[in-house]
Amino acid sequence: MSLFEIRKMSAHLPDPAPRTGGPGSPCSACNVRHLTLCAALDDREVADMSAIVSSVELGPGEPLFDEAEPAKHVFNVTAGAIKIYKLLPDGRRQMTGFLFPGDFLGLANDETYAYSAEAVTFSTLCRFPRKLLEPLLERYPRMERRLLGMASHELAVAQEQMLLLGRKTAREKVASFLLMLSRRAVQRGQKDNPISVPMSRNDIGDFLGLTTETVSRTFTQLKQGGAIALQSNGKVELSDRAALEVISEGA
Amino acid sequence: MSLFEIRKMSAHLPDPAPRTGGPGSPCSACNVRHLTLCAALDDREVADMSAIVSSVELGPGEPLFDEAEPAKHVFNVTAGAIKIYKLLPDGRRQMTGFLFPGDFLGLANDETYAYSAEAVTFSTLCRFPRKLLEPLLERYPRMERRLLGMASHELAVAQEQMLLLGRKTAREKVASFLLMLSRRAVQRGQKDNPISVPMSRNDIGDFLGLTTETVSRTFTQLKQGGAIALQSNGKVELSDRAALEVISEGA
DNA sequence: CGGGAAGTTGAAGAGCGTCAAAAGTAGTGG
DNA sequence: CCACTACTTTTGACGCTCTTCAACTTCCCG
Repeated sequence: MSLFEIRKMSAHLPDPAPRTGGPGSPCSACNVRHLTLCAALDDREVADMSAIVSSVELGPGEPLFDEAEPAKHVFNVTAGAIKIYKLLPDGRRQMTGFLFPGDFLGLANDETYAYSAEAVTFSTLCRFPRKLLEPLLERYPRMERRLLGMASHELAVAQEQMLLLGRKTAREKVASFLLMLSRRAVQRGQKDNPISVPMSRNDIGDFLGLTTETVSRTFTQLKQGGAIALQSNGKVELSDRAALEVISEGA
Repeated sequence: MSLFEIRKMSAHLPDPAPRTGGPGSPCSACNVRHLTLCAALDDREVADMSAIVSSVELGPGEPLFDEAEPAKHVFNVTAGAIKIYKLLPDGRRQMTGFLFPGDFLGLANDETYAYSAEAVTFSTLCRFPRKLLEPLLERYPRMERRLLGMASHELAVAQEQMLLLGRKTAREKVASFLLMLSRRAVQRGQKDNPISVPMSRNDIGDFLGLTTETVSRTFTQLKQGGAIALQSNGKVELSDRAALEVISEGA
């Protein structure tokens, strides 16, 4: 039983390009290997993984799977950005996470996905059939142990997000969000300052429990306060990180 | 690395009374064993657990541990109710869960607890030193596997709670909360209808991202609508479960 | 360049929070 | 057994933050 949606530190190679799981060397060239599930494996063991893995590419907005659909695969993000979310019957949406290279997804406590997943930007992922991966987990306890660590980390992140959703103001939420993106960029080996914010205002709103308009107004407000500066192509400069830190914790 | 806060199905024996982890039979008499970590173990293996377990009793409001404190132990609730929460510097509080018999807690991705834990009612727990438990996990992969399943379940629950916190109205939140308590009571072998609500309005508010007053008003409103009835001693009757279901999903 | 989506800004309104006080409940001791 | 206190819950009045609805602007991508 059971695999997850996970996030963890990542590499800093600019270009991913994963190959399909053929006979050659799919995983051995993986540039985010050291941060994901496979970090627990040696080269011989990675070969076992190669045998069952295949590659998926998604354009912006393309769905990966839907909530309640049979959970046949688990995935590892190798490039791009993925959003995962849950919906209410009337269409209200809550993002439960944004996933970047090195992150793991495909939770299936029962036999169906607990959320929907969709590409934010052009993305590539590697895909494992659950039925084939589970025996490997049994064979390599280190891998299962790693999964447990990743799940543990995910739980802590989820609790932090609950604190944000339940108790922070719009201003605090947006500041926290920007700092989180910055920290995660560093984990992936990117610069911490002009950060890339590839998702739309609407997506951000659905992640923070706000509307598009409130997110936009709050960006404007932070900009006018000198805490951030909006660059072109969706980049944001954290002009005053200390101020953001203070705001995010309840100034 | 890594242990968790977990919840899972439970027994229905009315009286817990766990003994301290002495030489006798501490765990063999455990009445929530089949729903927790130890469900994966046979009698001989449980004996190994007995050797390292001890018992904790807490009165209402007594703390178990605080956020950021070194995570020396993991715990299993055997009786009562525990609340876990995170705080902002100015005192705002977000409950991240209510734990009942059979639930597991003691997350430690790094070496400190990610949240604080405190008794709601008089409670008993069994306590394992992490340093001693981890070798056991290594020895009994079934146990680690079970932990992974429990963590997976916890992640799904956390995501459902994010949807509630970010996108539901006060009315929907309270209806969802009551239904959740009812479902979990059934898992523990209790009746589904007059449910016990041992926590204060303030605690409920901090769980749902609302104030005490709003929770109270919403209870009154649901009562006047005929969906629930408030009994004495903190029991709530779900008079119209179907109506609550509809409300909880966005009527 | 032009058209459609995404983002920004404005004005008005609703839902929930805040402040305050009354009513209920529990525990304590005379 | 009742009185006294302290806390929790409920109810009321008001205000503020965020949402809603709408128009305008900017950014892309063909």
